[in-house]
Amino acid sequence: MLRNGFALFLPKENFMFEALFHYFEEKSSIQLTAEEEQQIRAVFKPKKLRKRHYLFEEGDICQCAAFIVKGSARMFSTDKKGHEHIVRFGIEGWWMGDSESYLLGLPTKYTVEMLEDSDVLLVSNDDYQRLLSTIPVVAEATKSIDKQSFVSNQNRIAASISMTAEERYEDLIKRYPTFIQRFSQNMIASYLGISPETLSRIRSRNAGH
Amino acid sequence: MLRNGFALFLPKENFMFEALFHYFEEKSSIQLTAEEEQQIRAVFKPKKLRKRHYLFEEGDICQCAAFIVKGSARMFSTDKKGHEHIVRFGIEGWWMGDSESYLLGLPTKYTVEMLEDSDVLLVSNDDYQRLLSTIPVVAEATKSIDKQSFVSNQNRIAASISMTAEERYEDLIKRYPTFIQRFSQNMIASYLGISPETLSRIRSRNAGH
DNA sequence: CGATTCTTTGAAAACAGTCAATCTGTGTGG
DNA sequence: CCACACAGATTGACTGTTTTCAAAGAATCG
Repeated sequence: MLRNGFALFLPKENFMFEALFHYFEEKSSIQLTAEEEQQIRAVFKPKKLRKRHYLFEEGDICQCAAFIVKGSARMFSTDKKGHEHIVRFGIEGWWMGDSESYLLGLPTKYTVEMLEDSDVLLVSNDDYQRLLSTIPVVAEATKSIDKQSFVSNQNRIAASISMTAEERYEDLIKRYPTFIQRFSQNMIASYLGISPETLSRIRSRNAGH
Repeated sequence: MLRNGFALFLPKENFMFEALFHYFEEKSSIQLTAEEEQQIRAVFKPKKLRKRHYLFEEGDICQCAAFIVKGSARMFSTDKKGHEHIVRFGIEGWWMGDSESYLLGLPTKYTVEMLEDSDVLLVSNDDYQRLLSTIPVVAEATKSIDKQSFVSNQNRIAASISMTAEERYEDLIKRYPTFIQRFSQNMIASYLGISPETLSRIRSRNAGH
């Protein structure tokens, strides 16, 4: 059962769209019509990105957001001393982009690097705004995503001022257990705002429990 | 020039609503109609809160958000050791509330304490959702507020993992210069996630420049 | 297998936290 | 108007934690 004629010519990309449709329907609890699916296909551009490649780089003005169908990425800033600090990770079913840059038209302070060979769907901010105002599923899903990300940002801020490095690490394990298997300790340390050595010592200290 | 008949009977509260209308119009760049103003008046409840009084307390399930017309507040969490950590401040034209609690119906982890005698306008989440779907000005203003708060949360997270205490303090002075005059150093330190002594030493170190 | 990257460990230095004492400014009541 | 109390800010000495630098030990990949 194919959802439309294009699938005959683009079987691989079709599988990517299916992931996106499923995502929108799950987040909104509403079904997409064939017509709506077509509108979405028209604006999302499938792209394969190899490990270590950049989605965008510090200084770019981001016009696009990327939906990760497969793979993972890190978004980081680089300070004056050249040290990188991971602001957030992205995995399947997550979005990567810098809203500050594409909402305000400013050059981004961040770089997004793929951590595995990945499949993403790119969409421009303008196109997404149009979908949002015409497709209720997209509007609902977006509301739900915005809520979630607001809450998780709020919690991350609270964690950063009220918890020790050790507590933040425990908290991360609880919230995102897959991160620990999937990302190197260097990356986890960078995400927590501590040095890799400190993270290593926290882990060995807590090995007994 | 009075905007409607109620003003004759509620001169003080009217002034509070004027502040709210002005705020919505400024954030959305659209004018409110008399009809819309009436709908807004119907759901926002003016309230005076004295210094040191609580808007809500840890454990409450927040049904309301508060728009600050005059005064200021701090929102803080209390850790296991009984130490308070300020998550955010509120001043005139800002909102106070815990979205996590009122969006998800969970008891809040935060307490909001007024730092001065204050005038606020309370609105329930349900009422606000209704305004949002019927009044374009409110919808636009809310979008713009959400954007801004998303960006500022993002920046705060980046600051907390990539900057030293000293840099975070400099950053705060740049972003919110009024905070330094308005809030005690104990509070600023709590907001930055450092001890009051450390903040005092940072300040004296930097007094030369 | 060699090369590279990631992790662990050690020791010293830098940094922030705690506790206690002092200093400053404010406002109150005598 | 002064004395006092109180809260906030500063300073010093000490403690504990984290960073840094360096080196050695795993793990991974071509």
